[in-house]
Amino acid sequence: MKITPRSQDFSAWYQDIVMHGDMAEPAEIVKGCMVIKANGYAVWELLQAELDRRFKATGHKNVYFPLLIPESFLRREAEHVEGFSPELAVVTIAGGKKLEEPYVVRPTSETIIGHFFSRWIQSYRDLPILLNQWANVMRWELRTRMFLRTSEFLWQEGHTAHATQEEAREETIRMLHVYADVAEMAMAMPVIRGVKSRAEKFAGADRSFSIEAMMQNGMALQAGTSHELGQNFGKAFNVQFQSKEGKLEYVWQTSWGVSTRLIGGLIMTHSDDKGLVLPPKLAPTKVVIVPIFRQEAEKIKVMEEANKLAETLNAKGISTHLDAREEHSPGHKFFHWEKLGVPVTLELGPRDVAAGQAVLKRRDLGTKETLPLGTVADAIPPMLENIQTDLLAAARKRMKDNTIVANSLEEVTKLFDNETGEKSGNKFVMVHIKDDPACDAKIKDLKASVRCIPLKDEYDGPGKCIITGETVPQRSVIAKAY
RNA sequence: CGGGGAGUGGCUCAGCCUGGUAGAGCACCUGGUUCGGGACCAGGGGGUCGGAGGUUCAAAUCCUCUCUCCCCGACCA
Repeated sequence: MKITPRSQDFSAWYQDIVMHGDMAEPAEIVKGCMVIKANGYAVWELLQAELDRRFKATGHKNVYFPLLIPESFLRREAEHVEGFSPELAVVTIAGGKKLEEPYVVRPTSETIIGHFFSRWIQSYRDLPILLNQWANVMRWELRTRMFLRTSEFLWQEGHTAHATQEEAREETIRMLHVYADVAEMAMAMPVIRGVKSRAEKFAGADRSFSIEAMMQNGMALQAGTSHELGQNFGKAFNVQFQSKEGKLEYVWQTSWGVSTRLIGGLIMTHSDDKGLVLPPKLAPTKVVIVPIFRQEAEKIKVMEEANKLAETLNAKGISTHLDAREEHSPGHKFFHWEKLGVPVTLELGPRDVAAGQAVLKRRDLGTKETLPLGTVADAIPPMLENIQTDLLAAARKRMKDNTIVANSLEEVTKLFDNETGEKSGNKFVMVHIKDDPACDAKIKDLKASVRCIPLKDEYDGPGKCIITGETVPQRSVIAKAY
């Protein structure tokens, strides 16, 4: 199966990489929902492990809440229900009978968790509560896209309750940084950390933060969000506690989540026209050994060395697969593993065994290196390290090269002109713009959006809003987004 | 919901304009030769052509209706 070149049609390229081919590829889609296949799910599991480790390290506990939420719960928070009702899937019949009160399939769990928080929290001594849930959620979107927006998706949602606003704010930012760390260190996907504009924030939050990544076509991907919920859900669900001073107060809450969308981001950040490219830290198989032989005598020698290598590498904790299939030629195997994004391929043939060497090939650069057999096991870990850091560096460079500054609406309009659309270079555009839904709307007219106001201003500080002319403290990122 | 496109073997698609016994490549099964970048030869299995109705001696092909999926927008993570 040939993969459409990125330069020709980015959507088709992405889809080819995600869904076509054999059983081992990431996923396919049916009725807006996804079947995540073995290779894709293995990546998700590694990603989960990276995240989960950090959640535990920051004191969070994993829990599980019900899939079905009484519809009335959603209505308790006005802004929340308004934000989510268009995309709810509702259960009205169960056990063959029409239900007194319908259930919604959770689009997110703030409400049901709010309900339980109110039962669990009485005293300041019960706080903070730091929970995380790994679950599936459902949002009936009008248009779905593999991994990026499916009706059902897998995610992780953190929910915390605190005694003070300050503490809740710290938590929100802490988790944003955890996401950024996973994105950059594990996924090798650089992100911009920032505050969402009021127009773009989560329905029911006081403030939302996000990490924004840039895909290879220059479009933005919101890769994770962390919300400062204030006392909105506390009030809606009557989550009160008695403070040290004996006063009854509402809790301050946060929620934060990342989803299988990250896998879409991973694919669109690194992959090339030959297929998937996985950063070593998220590659289920880090090394594939492709043995080459003709006669039985060669086979015995080659396989002996190949097995030894595989054992040594696996013993070192480097997940290595020896592709011993005899029904396929070596060439076929090279293409196969290249398509699946395995970081390092190790070729081992009679010539190599005779010379006491092996050929290592990097998936990202395509470079080959011949090494003495005895040094291979030691050479691979640094090679994987290099691939990881090179991927991040390349992605960083791409983001930098495609981020520009603009100072007027005319300039911005030109930049997001349809003519130059998805296929030929979208950019992150840094502009001064007031955090006002009316200003956001002007950008929306250009089929772009305000992605975030970066936490770190790497530009020129205050300036005049390109819409209203009022002075705003710093530039925001605007871009076309998935 | 608006605009485009497509439904034919497991996958990708040709055939339709101009009606006449359903095809190719890949995948699969058997045997043999191969194997340093997608091997080859020979044989074989598998499809009521999305559905319904109509025209016709005859429909994958023409007509009407209908369903579904994909892409581009609006909504959104």
